[in-house]
Amino acid sequence: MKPRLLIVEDDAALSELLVWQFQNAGYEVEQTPDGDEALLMAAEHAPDVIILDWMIEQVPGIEVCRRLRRLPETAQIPIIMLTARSAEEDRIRGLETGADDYVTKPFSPRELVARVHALLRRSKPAATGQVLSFQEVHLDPVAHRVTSGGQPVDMGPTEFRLLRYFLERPRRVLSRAQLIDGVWNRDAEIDERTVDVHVGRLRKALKTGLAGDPIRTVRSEGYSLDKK
Amino acid sequence: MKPRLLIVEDDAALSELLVWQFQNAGYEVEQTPDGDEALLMAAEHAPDVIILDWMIEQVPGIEVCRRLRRLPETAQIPIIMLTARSAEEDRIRGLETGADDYVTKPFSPRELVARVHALLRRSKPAATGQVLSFQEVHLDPVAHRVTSGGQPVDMGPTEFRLLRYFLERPRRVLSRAQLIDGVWNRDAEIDERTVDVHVGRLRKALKTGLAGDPIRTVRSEGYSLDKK
DNA sequence: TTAAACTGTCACCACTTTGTAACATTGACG
DNA sequence: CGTCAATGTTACAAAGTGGTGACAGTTTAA
Repeated sequence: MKPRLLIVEDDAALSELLVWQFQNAGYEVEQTPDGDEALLMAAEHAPDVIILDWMIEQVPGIEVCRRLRRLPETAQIPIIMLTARSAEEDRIRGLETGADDYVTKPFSPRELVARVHALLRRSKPAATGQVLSFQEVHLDPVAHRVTSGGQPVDMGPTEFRLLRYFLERPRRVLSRAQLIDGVWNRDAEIDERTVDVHVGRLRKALKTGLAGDPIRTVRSEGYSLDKK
Repeated sequence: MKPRLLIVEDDAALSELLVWQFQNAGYEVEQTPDGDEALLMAAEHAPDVIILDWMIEQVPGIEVCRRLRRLPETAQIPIIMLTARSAEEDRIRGLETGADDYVTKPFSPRELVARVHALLRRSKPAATGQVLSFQEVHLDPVAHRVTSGGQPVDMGPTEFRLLRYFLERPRRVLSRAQLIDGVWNRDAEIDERTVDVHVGRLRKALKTGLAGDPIRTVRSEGYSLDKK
């Protein structure tokens, strides 16, 4: 999904240039020259980053920044301030007010894109850790979630551990003994046939929104996570 | 708790100035002139922000940056690059490599402090008194207030700390042991089931003016602040 | 000092998950 | 085709797990 950007800038020429630049860079861009409207748009559409001119019609940009920070809906959105002023005092004031970055005119559009990019990288993916995937099956160990073909999937704890074990060793045939060893507690005394039942349950769970069966039975050997 | 900072800079005079500045600003500061040592220190002590000179002895700072990004322990730590070069190409390269911000020498120490502060606000909101939010739930650590779906909400001190802990780690499954560790005093010997009771109380408190339950129970694992 | 609020446990209940067994189906092989 | 071992499937009792109200001891606020 494209990251969304809100540009608040009353210099029409500059605004247009920026819109063009960022659309080219793969962003979905909204823009307005008006501070109050910017507040509404930000609260409504929750952009991923806001680019805000220091001085726009009537309202100083810094005041817009302050208000954005006060609203819970917009308080988390990263803001880049844009300004002709380069006085140190102003820069510090901008940052302290809640701007995340501060770029002085004239600036290179490409650098601005790079800064937005850096900001986005920081604020977005904190949500989840690294995800284990195999084809259409994804398992997030941190959030403890599984999706199969895009659909969220429910399963018991044992099936979850089993799937994780498979995902960590895709395309390998795993014997029932190996699976018991890796998925159950060290000292669990489990009938090998029990593995069959849990594999069955895992299959049923993954079936949701998935064409084929991602688990292959290898007769008299075990199972493996594998395509057909 | 003081935010922790790691300064990697081989100009001794500048380094000392920075250390002094940041200690004055309430940071706990470590410093080293050496790139390899920086990697070790970062992995060991997990600072909240790293300030990194572009060119330090032997290893280019940008290479240190790249390596920091590769290590899972340090990949998430915000980095500010410090440089004498102001060529646009370099700035962009620095940002693309994984730096979060880029400051050109000569710079004002106060501005650098402000930039660090801005980064911190994003990565460690509680340290700067930012309002913590998740969906319709907002917690103001300074005013000690919580709103849920716009409604002000009452809760006990333990539930408040619990919610703050959740809000700082949204979408992660937190075990009862982790929660006890983070929400109660270090040496508290608390029955794990007690967590359930407090989660229950927190849920009841948040229910006010909220559609669904923002806390997800993950059977046999713990809880997480999450949708659905 | 007294009343109200908060805390940590417990017991009980509802519900889920688990391992096994019993039965059904499949596939390799003569 | 028939046989038999391996695997799939279903049912179920037992164990596990979490939600919740009650409660006694403690802390906090008035």
